[in-house]
Amino acid sequence: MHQVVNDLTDTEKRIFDAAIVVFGEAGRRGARMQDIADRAGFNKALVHYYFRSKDRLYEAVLEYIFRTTFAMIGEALCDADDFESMLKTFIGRYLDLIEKNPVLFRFMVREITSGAPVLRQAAHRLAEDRSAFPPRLFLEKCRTASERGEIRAVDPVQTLVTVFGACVYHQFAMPLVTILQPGVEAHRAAFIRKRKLELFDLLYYGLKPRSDEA
Amino acid sequence: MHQVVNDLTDTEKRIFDAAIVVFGEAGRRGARMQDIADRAGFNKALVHYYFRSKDRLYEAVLEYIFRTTFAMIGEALCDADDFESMLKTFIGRYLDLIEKNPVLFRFMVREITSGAPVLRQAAHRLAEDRSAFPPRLFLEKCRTASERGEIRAVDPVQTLVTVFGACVYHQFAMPLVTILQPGVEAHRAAFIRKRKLELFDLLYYGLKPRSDEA
DNA sequence: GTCTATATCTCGATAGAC
DNA sequence: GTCTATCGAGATATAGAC
Repeated sequence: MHQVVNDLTDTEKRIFDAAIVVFGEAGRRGARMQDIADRAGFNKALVHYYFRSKDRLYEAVLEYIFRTTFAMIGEALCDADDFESMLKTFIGRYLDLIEKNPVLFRFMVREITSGAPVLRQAAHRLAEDRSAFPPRLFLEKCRTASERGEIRAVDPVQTLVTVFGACVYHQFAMPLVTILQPGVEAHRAAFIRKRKLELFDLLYYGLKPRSDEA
Repeated sequence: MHQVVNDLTDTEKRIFDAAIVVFGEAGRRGARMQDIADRAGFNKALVHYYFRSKDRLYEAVLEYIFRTTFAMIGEALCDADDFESMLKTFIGRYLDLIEKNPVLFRFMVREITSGAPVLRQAAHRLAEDRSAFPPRLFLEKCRTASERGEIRAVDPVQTLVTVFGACVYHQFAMPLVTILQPGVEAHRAAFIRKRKLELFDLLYYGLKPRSDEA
């Protein structure tokens, strides 16, 4: 249907973009077709004309969001040779990605929190194509690094969860941090810069082979 | 109002419990009074009779959730002397807590993702009482451990975000993991057991003083 | 393709019987 | 205290003019 966003006409695209913002802010149910129309600069009826129903529109948007996000995460992973630099660039790019596209993040969180029915379906399709499904790509890189002795013999899936999660926590925890340190919002860029270093440090030294076996 | 849940009658409690589940699954806006009434086994009108409006009910539930969750996290933190065992028991208990109360988790995620307006207010109150606000408690334990040389001279706030986040992310990532390893749901207990070890290992060795300075 | 006007529906909330 | 019935706001969706 609207899976290939390139095929969209100009009007369609304006509506679609508006829908991304509105759904992102208010959620599936909270979003109003009126708001989407307003933001796009058209009438409500036109939104229905192009996308038939709110549900169809939402699912089109969601599919697009997943596709885009996965593609971006995939890019963050691809071009690196050794595990150390792979990890470092991945962390850097992933954090930047989230920082620049908070809407994507909120979409993912919302969808996953409500059981991720759409993601499950879409992902089964995506998962078949290794290169389009970053988690699988990361798993392979992790296994290779383990075999080469670049990192310890860790469970790749556990490591995947740990690393991907680590890149996301702060976004999620920010309201709490704001309570503890009222100033942080103003120095957000500094916080993110520091976080990148902190994360790489913790993860890499947690994963790399140890001299002392405890 | 309904802040003290012990005061609730039997009927009230059934409604309240139903509300927790329904709001947890569908979110503030997505939840329907009809669904809450159905789940409680009463009529819609009765829900209004006890809780006046959907908003009031939601806020009562939210306040209760925060109170309970913070209390539980606080308990997971309290009784430990050195940082190592503190971290280990904290991870263990926190993961168990989330495992047994997935609803609490979803509430927190949803509320925080939407900017956590209610949390901000409530937390300012809570933050004053150190013992009722686990994040602050953790910060102190972290600082003390740093000073004593039990762990490196890390930024306490960054560490807080890392540790708290680490204990939560698997829940969030589970749909993705299911796609990668279709079997996991069946062996969830084993996954969680493994995760506790994995996390403690990674975090502790990432935080403790190093012999080799890189 | 885009608009105005309106029909249809969902859902929170209330009235009133019991 | 609990129910049935219903109102009314607000939102989705459609009809039909241009």
